[in-house]
Amino acid sequence: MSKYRTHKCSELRKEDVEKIVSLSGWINKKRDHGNLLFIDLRDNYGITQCIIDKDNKYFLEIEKSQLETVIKVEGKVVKRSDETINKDIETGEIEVAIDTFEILGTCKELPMPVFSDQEYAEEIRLKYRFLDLRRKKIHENIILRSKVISFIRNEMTKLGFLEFQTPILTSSSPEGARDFLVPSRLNPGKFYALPQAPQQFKQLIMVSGFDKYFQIAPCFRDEDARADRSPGEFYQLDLEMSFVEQEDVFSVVEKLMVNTFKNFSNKKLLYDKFPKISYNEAMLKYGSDKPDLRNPLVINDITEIFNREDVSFEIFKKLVKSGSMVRCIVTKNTKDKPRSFFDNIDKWAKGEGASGLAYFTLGQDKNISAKGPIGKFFSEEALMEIMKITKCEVGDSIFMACGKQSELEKITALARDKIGKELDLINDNIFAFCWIVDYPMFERDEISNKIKFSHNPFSMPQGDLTEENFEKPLDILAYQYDIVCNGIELSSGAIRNHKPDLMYKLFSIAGYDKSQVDQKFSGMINALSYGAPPHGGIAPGIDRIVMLLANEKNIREVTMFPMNQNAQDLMMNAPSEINSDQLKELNLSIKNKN
RNA sequence: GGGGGUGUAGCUCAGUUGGUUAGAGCGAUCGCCUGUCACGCGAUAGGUCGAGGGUUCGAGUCCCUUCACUCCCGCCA
Repeated sequence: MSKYRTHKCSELRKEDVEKIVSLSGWINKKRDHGNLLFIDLRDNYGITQCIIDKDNKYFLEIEKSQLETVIKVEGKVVKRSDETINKDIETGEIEVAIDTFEILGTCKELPMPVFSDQEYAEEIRLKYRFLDLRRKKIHENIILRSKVISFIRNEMTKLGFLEFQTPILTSSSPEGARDFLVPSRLNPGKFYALPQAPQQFKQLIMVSGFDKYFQIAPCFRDEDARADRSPGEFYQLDLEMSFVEQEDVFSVVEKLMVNTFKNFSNKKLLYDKFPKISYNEAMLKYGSDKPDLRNPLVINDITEIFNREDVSFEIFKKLVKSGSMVRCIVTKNTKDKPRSFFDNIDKWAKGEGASGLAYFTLGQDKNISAKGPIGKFFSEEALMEIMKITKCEVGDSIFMACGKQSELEKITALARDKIGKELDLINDNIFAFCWIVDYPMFERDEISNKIKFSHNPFSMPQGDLTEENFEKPLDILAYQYDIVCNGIELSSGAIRNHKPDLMYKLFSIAGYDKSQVDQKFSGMINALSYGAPPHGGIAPGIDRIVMLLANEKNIREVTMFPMNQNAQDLMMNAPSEINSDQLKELNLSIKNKN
């Protein structure tokens, strides 16, 4: 028998009445009636009410114990009278009448309460994370995370994937995010990089003939944080398969996602078979390559309307002549919305840096007409044409934005989200997954005007790649795909390019010559020259999956020991200065700031 | 790097138009209370109003600078 307990704090029931038991845990809450004291004793599993009165020799000691003191109690399980049963806790039909008591761990005055649903400043939560983690909601989130990871690991194993570890100290890669660097003592002046993802290693695993690999892989990127993006480190379900096409990867991941989300959430899946949306279509219809498909609103291009003679909305017409486009969002049956609704959206858009959102509502007396400040600029025929393009009807409203493609995509995507929320169109009780496919292989850097890889340089380009195609690199699509859920990008993946010649060709388009490729990707390119299987994979973000399942908006709520926005660990004081001996050993010197 | 929000007791917050000694709840300490489950009641302690500067007879409140936390943009193949 355990020295500390016969039962956990969630276990005792009325069937256990009369048993002599011992429990250990934290004092969650005390209710002191002077001569009678109730103690809610909490452990990882639950809460049990314990009771002691003044006749017990331990009464005074227990009465003056702080909340969160760790204690062991021994006593008899007692049935509660009907009117004192607490239905809110599992053990609410009984209580433990304390006989003996022992303090296992004392507790100073708390910097923050543990028993409370109140929100606290992030700073104090992170500094005292060990206290924060005792609190119900986040404690459960972290347990959920553990269960999700076990489940995924089990599913992957069942599907025949093998789990391997890959190096944490590796080499810096020229593409992608900023690296975290680690100085090498044995190689003065040289640095390891922490992996941004095990990208090259997982491909090497395929070249090594292991066929199906996965790993719950730590990834390190030195980029600024967001609510859904931890600074520094995060985890991916990294997976790779040999002798597969895009569809083979999709079917594995779809199965895994459907099983995981059905197992850990009561929310419905909007699609069991995830729709595939091309990158270009997503950018037009949703203004984004991570659309929230719970939102029924779509964006339409109505640029051509502003070339018509019978449209006299001169501001837009002028901009369209000089190369701008017009895109719009239709809201169904909003004719009775107050003027303030429309003006607020317009005002909001201006706050987002756009020139605003023009709008009108379609009305009909004898003829169809547009109501609103700019309605008079559109003829009935022009309105009919808009109705045809956008499939809108009388009673609907249309919000329009005008601008260059990229700024237009940005503002319409934000507007789609904003209007969807304003009109309460987003059902929070569903998960809407989709695949975004057919990403372009290359894009033009807006600042340098150079051609660069738009995503992963190791992706396989689509189609028959003749010389002619290489002359129009921006038209080349890749077997590159993302999986998106409720507007959150869960991962991206690709069928890889396993042909060295083609790889050199693609890198040359992005401005790397053969020797640069040989040098930067020596491990990879060399390996691909010794019989590489066609292969592909993907890497869904574990943190974001758990975030969706836990219904949290911030990734720190599903991360046990997160860093703050400035990539500092307030509990461990990382990063910290190091002493001169350490620097000397590493052949480093610190240049003084300013 | 840029923009927004927040910063008052250990914690969560209030604090009016610039005006007396800066308040409440929780927590802490002390006292009372034998059926609570956010137990109740009474008392006490606890404040560099994030920091620095300025305006003013007078600043928690107005202005400037700065710091911290956070959200967003850039960034994140």
